[in-house]
Amino acid sequence: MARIQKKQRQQQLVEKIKSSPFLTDEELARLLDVSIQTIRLDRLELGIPELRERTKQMAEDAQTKVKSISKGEVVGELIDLELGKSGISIMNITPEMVFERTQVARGHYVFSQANSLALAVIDAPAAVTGVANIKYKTPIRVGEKLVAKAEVVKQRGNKYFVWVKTRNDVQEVFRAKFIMVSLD
Amino acid sequence: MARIQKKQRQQQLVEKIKSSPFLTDEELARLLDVSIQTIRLDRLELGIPELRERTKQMAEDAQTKVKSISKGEVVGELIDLELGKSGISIMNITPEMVFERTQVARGHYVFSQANSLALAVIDAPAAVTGVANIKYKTPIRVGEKLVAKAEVVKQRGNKYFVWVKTRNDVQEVFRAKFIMVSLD
DNA sequence: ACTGGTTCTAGTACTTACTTATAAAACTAG
DNA sequence: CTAGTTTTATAAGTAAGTACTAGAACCAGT
Repeated sequence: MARIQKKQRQQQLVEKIKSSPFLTDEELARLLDVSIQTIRLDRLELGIPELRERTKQMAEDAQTKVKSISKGEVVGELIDLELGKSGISIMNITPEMVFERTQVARGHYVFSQANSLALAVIDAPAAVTGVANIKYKTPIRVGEKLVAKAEVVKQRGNKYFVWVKTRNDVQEVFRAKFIMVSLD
Repeated sequence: MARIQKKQRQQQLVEKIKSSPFLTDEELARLLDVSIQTIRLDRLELGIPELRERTKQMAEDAQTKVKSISKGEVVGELIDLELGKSGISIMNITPEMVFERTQVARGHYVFSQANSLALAVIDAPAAVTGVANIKYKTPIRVGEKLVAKAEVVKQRGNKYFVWVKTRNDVQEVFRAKFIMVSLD
């Protein structure tokens, strides 16, 4: 009986901490109706760190996450660039980028990769997107690696005409024509 | 002299904590070459909470942020929706959405708002973007509030033709035509 | 040169949320 | 009923503080 009790309690402990990670041992003890020492023993056995460590961990994780998002001036990884001519970028479709239900990538991620590549490839200090013509050819799934190739096909005044073609391993999945406008 | 010293030091303190928020008072004292008590006095004056509070705050913020991001199947806030007909969404341009240098919004955020609204408005269980025709009319700056209106103009088989027009307070800033394709 | 006010440093007592260790109590099972 | 497991209790120690008091340094003006 006691053996089951213990397993059950530890299970509950794990769940409680997962659902609300800011509980102290004292609060947990009250919730599970055991002594603080039991909680501490359980934490030790289960390898769950103390409240402060948990909190710190979460804060640190958050920091690195925020950084990697705000770093994203360019969506995707730029692997080749000839300013004013062409460029290539790679992006992996991660689980955050897809619709939960269908596991198909949201269109704007693919667009974002192409758009920021188009922006990177033109030789101008500051520019905005003016016009875009876009075609999605096939649905894109989680785990796929997209390679986008951009080419500057024409330049007239402050307008740059850029074509971007995106492939997965198998075929072309997306293509776009951008007109980028450089600012003064 | 001493008065300037103090102001300067407190300035430095604020910056140090901002850039690496996991410093203890002791470490800060060493870095700024004053006693721990001075650091504590400064923190008190500046209303900066202790390390543990800061850590906790960050962890809590992160929790709610993760939630609100994962909620974001729709970019922008959906404020009106008539399935199969029309929809309206609002999005505020925050500092994370603009280029640091020019303070102009990155095109893909505006696209994302329009694209996810187009997706929301069509009456289909699952769909992807097929084609998009996009025009950015003016640069968009930080702080602006964008109102996007979508309208389903035609439906043929599993293809939906959706027009989206986005305005700020003053004028139309963006317009797009989407062909959305519903999946079986 | 002395005095007064600001700024900085030092020291003590107390707090929270623990850890480590040791021991006793309670339960439970053969 | 006794041995083993599980739980609780007690004590001492830790990190990173708060709150408070008091003294030292400095510097500025008269």
